[in-house]
Amino acid sequence: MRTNLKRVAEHLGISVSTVSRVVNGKDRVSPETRAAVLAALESLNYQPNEIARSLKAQTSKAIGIIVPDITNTFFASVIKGVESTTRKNNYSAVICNSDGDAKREEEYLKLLLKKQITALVIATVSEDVSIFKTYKDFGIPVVFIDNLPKMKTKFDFVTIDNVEASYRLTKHIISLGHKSIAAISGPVSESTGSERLQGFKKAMQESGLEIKPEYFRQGSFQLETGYGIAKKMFQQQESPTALFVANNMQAYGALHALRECGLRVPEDVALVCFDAVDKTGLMVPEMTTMVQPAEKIGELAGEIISRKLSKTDLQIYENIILEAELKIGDSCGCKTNQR
Amino acid sequence: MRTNLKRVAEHLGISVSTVSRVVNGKDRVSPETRAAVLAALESLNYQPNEIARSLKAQTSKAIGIIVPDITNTFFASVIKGVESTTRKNNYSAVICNSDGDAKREEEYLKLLLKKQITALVIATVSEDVSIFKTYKDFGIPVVFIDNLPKMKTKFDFVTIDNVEASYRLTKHIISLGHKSIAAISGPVSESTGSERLQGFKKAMQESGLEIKPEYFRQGSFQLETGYGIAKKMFQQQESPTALFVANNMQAYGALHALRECGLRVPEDVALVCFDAVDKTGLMVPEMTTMVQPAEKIGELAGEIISRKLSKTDLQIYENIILEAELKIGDSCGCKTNQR
DNA sequence: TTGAAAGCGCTAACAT
DNA sequence: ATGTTAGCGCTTTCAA
Repeated sequence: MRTNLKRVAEHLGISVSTVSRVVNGKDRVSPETRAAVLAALESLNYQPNEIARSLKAQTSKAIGIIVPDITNTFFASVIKGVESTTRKNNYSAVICNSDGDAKREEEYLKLLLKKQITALVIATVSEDVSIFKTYKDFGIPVVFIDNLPKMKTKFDFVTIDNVEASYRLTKHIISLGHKSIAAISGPVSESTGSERLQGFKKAMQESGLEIKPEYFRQGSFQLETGYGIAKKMFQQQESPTALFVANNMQAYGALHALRECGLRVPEDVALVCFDAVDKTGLMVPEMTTMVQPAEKIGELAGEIISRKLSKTDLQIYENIILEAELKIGDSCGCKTNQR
Repeated sequence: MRTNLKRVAEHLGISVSTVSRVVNGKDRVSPETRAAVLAALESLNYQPNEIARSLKAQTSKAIGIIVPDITNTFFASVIKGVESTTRKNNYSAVICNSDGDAKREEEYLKLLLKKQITALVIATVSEDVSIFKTYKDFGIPVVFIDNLPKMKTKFDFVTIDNVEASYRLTKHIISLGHKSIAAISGPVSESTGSERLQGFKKAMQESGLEIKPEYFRQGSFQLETGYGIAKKMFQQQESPTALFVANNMQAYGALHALRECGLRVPEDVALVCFDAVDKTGLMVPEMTTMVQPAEKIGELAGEIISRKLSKTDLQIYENIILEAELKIGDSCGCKTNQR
């Protein structure tokens, strides 16, 4: 049986309010009473009901986090970062897997709204931003990470400059002398997808390189998609000498496809992508990849939330754009052969 | 501003209870009233306050999940499994990272208790089981996964037979002809640690093989630990020909150490471990590893919870022991050289 | 210093 | 079919 304030009060023959004051460490309680209450609290194993507190306080001390895939190391790290900053304030993290599906994301957005979460961190995959207006109306801070929403109004976010990062990554392959460069892009409905594509195109254009239609495909940010696209693309007689891939999962899939086509990376095809960080350090080839500082992104998102919650003015928006790091591995071939 | 039942009711000039009935799809409401209410709900953008509902219902529709490390693919997959089964019932998942630290685990256990979670899934790293008694007293189902608690009383769990799995894994190396086998064990304070060690010992003993003290070390289930232990162990003149490692992270670290010692896997040292599943399929060497069906474990834990919550008798415990799969990779050397 | 009481938003038993 | 009301556990204002 759960002990509540009333039971403790009855047990001691005093009022609930006095017990509440002790529980919350307020003054206006005599030392003797306090001692007695503290003892009773202990012996009855009292645990404050946070739900009741939340109802009273009109906030739940819970941070919602929605990501496309918790098993993707990038998102797992982001979550870890958010959690590590918010746990200090006794916030709990409610994690949701949207599976990259806008409909499921929306379901979760509604659910979290009802659950009265205090704030939200989200890597959105949806093109419909209407529900974020509701969050705003309800005074719930939302911090966007990774993917940004197609919103006209201002909003908080922590991300990288995807166009620049993608441009830099593409320039890197071009600098290695590649002329025939293929690309697997993410969904352009997602900002990371479209911006990375944009950066890629910009770099290609600037170098006077052509993007051949048969060497360009778009698809979901998943391993299977990367595999499928690469398989078709590289079964053709003539192959491009380099492949740009918009995220980690697609790249892993693409690599398998390349191998199945008898192509070596980087000897036959140079490969670069985003966020292919390998904690284990055992992946071969080590990927040349543009890296978002995942845990840092999570931590900063958590900090933004803390600040917003302590401020009265929710209308001040923080836009943090972190530097992405170009991690040179073996997949691009620049370590081995200088063309 | 948030709309509540009262505001909707006032807006329509009817009572809260009628509005509540419509919201909950109950009968005893005339079609006309229902239609009017539905329209108002929509136009006022009403979202039921789940906190209030939870207080009333004395349960929060939230499942707590505590794991040592969310970025470990094994736990990430477990979480995914739990989430996928529980989301169907509109439960949300509150995720906590204990970081393998018993103190932090306990903090979270207390926090979740106060948050009135409906049920808990946990991979415990603590030796103190007293708080689980509180959960029991409060009628909150707890399903243990991976690591089991040192409890005298019955409890629900989904796991594998670690002794057997470890025995089988060890037998596999022995069958390859190795005589000098080293081991890196997890903390024996954790059941996975002690049971895997037990299985290892049993297999060694049965084959009349000696476990040399200098070839045996214990440590935390982390990459750095595996690295540190292996580094010392293999710097010695004479090296064992095989290494048994109790989990994935330790194994990744150990592999790096071996390489730094100029030892090749599997040629110089055969390596086997637990849960080194590589979604990307790019890890080299592909690990020979005993695999817990992570996502399945999560799903089953979710199902146990569903059953417990629909049953009146919480005292019926489900103990699910799944089959671990021996995944043969390259790290043990059996594919290449038959000794 | 302590207590009584209102109220957070909701549901449900009971009354009409 | 609809409304009134109590109460979930808590905090806090106000009164004593």
